Amino acid sequence: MNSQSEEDYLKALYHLQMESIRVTTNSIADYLKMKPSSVTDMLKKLAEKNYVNYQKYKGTSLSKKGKLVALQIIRKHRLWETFLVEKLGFGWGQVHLIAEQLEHIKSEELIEKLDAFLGNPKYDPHGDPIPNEKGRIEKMNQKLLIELKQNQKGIITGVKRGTASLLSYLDKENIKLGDGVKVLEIIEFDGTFIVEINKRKLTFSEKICQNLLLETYD
Amino acid sequence: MNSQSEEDYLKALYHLQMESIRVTTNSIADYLKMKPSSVTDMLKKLAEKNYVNYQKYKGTSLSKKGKLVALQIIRKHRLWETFLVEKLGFGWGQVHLIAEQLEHIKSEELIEKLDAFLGNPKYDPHGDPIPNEKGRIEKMNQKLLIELKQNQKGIITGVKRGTASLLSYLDKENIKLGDGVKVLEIIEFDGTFIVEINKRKLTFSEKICQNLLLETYD
DNA sequence: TTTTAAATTTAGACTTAACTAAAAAAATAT
DNA sequence: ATATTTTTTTAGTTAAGTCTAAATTTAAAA
Repeated sequence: MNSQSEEDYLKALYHLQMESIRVTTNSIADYLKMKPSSVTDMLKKLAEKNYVNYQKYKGTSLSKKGKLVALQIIRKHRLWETFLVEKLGFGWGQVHLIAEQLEHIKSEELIEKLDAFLGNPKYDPHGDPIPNEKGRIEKMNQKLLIELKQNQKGIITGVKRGTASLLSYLDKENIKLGDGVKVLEIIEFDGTFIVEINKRKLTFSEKICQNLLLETYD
Repeated sequence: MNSQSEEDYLKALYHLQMESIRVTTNSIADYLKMKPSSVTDMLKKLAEKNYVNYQKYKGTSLSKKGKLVALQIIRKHRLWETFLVEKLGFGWGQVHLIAEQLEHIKSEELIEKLDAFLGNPKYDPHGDPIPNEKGRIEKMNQKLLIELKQNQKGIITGVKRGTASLLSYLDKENIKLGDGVKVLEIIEFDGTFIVEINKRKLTFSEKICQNLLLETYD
């Protein structure tokens, strides 16, 4: 069983590896708001447990084993975020800190049941993919609505970061994650989109289209 | 902000105070499976924070402030248990350990939204009352179905401890916590109850009636 | 290439919350 | 009332995870 702190480090490593394969001690310290010396200590411990490949002064990378643990925490984080937004009605911006706590709850069964309860979502409210039990991430074809052409279709997966108000607008319009969208027409003059969602015809401003994330199938 | 450990002690104190007002160091140690010396240390710390009235060798009691914190943790515990059983479909016996973790999640808003999502339940799946935000417990009139007479009514609040299979039976019959029950007839010969639930007429064996908890209004 | 600066690690200290062993106080029994 | 047992506290230790300050290694600049 891993401590909360160990899990935080593994998750940080995973996110930082998106940028570059070898992660520096300082970047981890920045990310977690800790001192580099503390990071060194923990990296040694994680190396001992074979979660990371750590070489003095040379940076660190996740091992296969460590990556799996990281992905399982990310899975939990994103499922809980989905729960908070979809079921409890939280706004986008409010959920991160709470999910940061919930992701450390230990129970495989809990997370599988939560997953089922949420309808096995593939993306969280930010449009980030949710890894499966085995840590596999289905890579998606994610686009902004504005990138679509007439007659193309997509499924709403989220909104761009920092646009909580768009989420509440969608909520007010009774539009949910997972709803299908079809572009009926694009008004050249002002970039407005006429779309169909749930058999309703709606008009979206250019600004909305720039912030609405869709999964597409082209 | 209180640590997980502090919260565990306050909760233990609360439960032990049901038995006797002054709680001994050893009883807390037993309850939490810790050594008495560790308990003494923590009691001093909690006394320092004015959560308990602690006097060397004389036992401990919760202060008003400490009791409020304890009740808020119990509120969280019971709301999460309700969630796990009602929404995720966990069996009665499985939820305690998970709720023990979830009760330490820090977010007032989370718990208020969870409460609303669950329909502001008054009792958890074991029939224990859920304190409100201010720590108030509505004392209930709880009875076993077998104690009711013909034509009396009640609301299902839970089942007796150790009867997980009854819960799954109720589940199968599509009977939920909060459903109303009216005793139509009691068969003298074998103690069977004929009851009405959700406009359906059902027959309950004596054994079921001995384990089904109801809130009554007499 | 040598010097300087930045990044990283080491060494030692602190805090929290546990522990063991021994001392002190309270309760019980003779 | 004294001796014995039980309960509780004190004192000192440990482990995890953080920190600061100093030393070391690597990278960058002159």
